[in-house]
Amino acid sequence: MLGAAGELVDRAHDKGPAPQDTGAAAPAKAPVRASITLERPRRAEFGDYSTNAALVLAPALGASPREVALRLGGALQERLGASLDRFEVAGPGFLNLFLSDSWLIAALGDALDAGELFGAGGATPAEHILVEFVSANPTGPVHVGHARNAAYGDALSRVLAFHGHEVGREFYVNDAGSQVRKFGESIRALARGEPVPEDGYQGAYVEQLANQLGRDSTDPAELGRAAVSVMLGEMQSSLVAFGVMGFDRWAYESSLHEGDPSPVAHTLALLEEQGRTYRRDGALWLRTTEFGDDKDRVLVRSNGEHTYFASDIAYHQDKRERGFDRQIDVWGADHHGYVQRMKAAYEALGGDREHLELLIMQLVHLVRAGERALMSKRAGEFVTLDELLAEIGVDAARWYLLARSHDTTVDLDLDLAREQSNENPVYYVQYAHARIASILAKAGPERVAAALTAVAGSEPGPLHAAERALIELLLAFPVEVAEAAERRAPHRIAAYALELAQGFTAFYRDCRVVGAEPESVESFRIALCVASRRLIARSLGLLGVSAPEEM
RNA sequence: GCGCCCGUAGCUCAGCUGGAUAGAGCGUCGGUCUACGGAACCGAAGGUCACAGGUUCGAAUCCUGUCGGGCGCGCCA
Repeated sequence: MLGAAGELVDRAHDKGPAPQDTGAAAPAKAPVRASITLERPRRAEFGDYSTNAALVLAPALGASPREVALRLGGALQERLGASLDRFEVAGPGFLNLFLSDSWLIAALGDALDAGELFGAGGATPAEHILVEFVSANPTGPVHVGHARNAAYGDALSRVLAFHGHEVGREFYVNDAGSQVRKFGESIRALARGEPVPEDGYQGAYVEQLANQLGRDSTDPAELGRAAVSVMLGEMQSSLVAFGVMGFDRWAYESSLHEGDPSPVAHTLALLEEQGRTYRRDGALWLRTTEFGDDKDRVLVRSNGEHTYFASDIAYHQDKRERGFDRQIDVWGADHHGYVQRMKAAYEALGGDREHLELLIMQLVHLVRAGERALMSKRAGEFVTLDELLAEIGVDAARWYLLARSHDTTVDLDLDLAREQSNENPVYYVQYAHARIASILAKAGPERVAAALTAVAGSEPGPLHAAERALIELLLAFPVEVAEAAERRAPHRIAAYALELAQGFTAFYRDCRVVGAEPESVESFRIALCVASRRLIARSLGLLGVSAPEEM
């Protein structure tokens, strides 16, 4: 049906005035087409689906919106026949469609037939996408800021993959540069009972490292490397505990400096060949200003050392050479000033800047006693991922961090989170899942299997309003996934999951499943349970949240 | 000073590639009540969508400005 309506909208539009032969008129079509929507209205009286097509097309067709809506509705009625119960023209010219029960039942049957693949795929074009996320400095534990990044990057990867993209997942390890030495110096100082150097690293974990490694070596660089290795192991286990699906690769910054030519040397050579670099004050610069940056950036310092930027460019070039059409980097808010230069460098290397998406995660603010508290790494003051998990558990933590858009600063009050974790909506969703599992168990596997084969062509009689509402919610799933994927917005899946759980609960309240008479009704409702259960589980799965059978 | 993000109900946040009476969870108040799982359900109170202009048939949504908050502006990583 939706396809039919979409086609009609297209056709109606094509019937409009022929595009003028001016260069300016031709591209006007796209925005018009894009502004036509087919949506599920909030209010039942506005129908099962509603479109603003007539409002958008009226000016081009030279008729009033209501008149256009009437014509469009008539055409749809003719085409859809009994599937469309009726249509109404409302307000300024909305076309509201009321679908028949038989159409909804058939659509549910199709959804069930699609099985676990319902809502999967559909990405056009399907791309080879690399998602780089977390990439926390290995000089400290994973804190809640990283946790948000991890949850987001992980969920986004799952959503993109489900939508049909081929997704690679990487963690970039900053294991080169002065910070590692500084890390080593801090550890050595603590091991010797000396004060930690200025802007060094502090905190209980550093002392622990000092106890663990301090006697092995006196070389700060070596000590730093050993400590990084320990930290990486801990990060990895924290992330695994948090349900972050494995990374396909841990990309080491240090490895970008190895080999002949090293990836960094290779990339610098490319940039030089393109004439994008120059020497000044003894340093090698990249003309990022040619690609929209505020000022040019140093690649090789006058002392001969590469900047972090040089490594990062080489890393992105490496990813491109490995065949990814698109790169998504999930960065912390403190990196937003870095976006322009990275995009500039990417373009300087011949990449399309639109294919490099640098997504900025806004901060997680810690709140104590109603006041914002700062997370200072230097002072070793932060809530770690491990602590968060110990307080509220994986599912509540993931939900808390994923239910919000990535570009909103979120407040995290640990005390409040702990107190309210039992009220976390994630449990409501999980409860609905467990309840369905229980209902289906009561019906028994044979009964469920029989019910599923009976859906197509079944006539359970007039549908209850709650059944209709639930079916429409289930049918919306593919669109929700597509939106979440295209807008890089996994939080929409959380909103959908909650809505679905509420829709199911309303159905459960109003419609008896096991024991419903006649048998065709019971069958249909069992099938509805199966579909609901699958999609709740799928939605939770995309968020990396468990879908328990019982709780 | 410049740049990016944000400002929606008491709290935490959706909605923001423009649509019809702005939503959810929590909290508050009042009900339902032994259910195929009550971690439930129903109802109510609660909003000048920071403010001011502009574009539009229509603006929480787009544009400009102001105010407020956050984060950045290194030959650091």
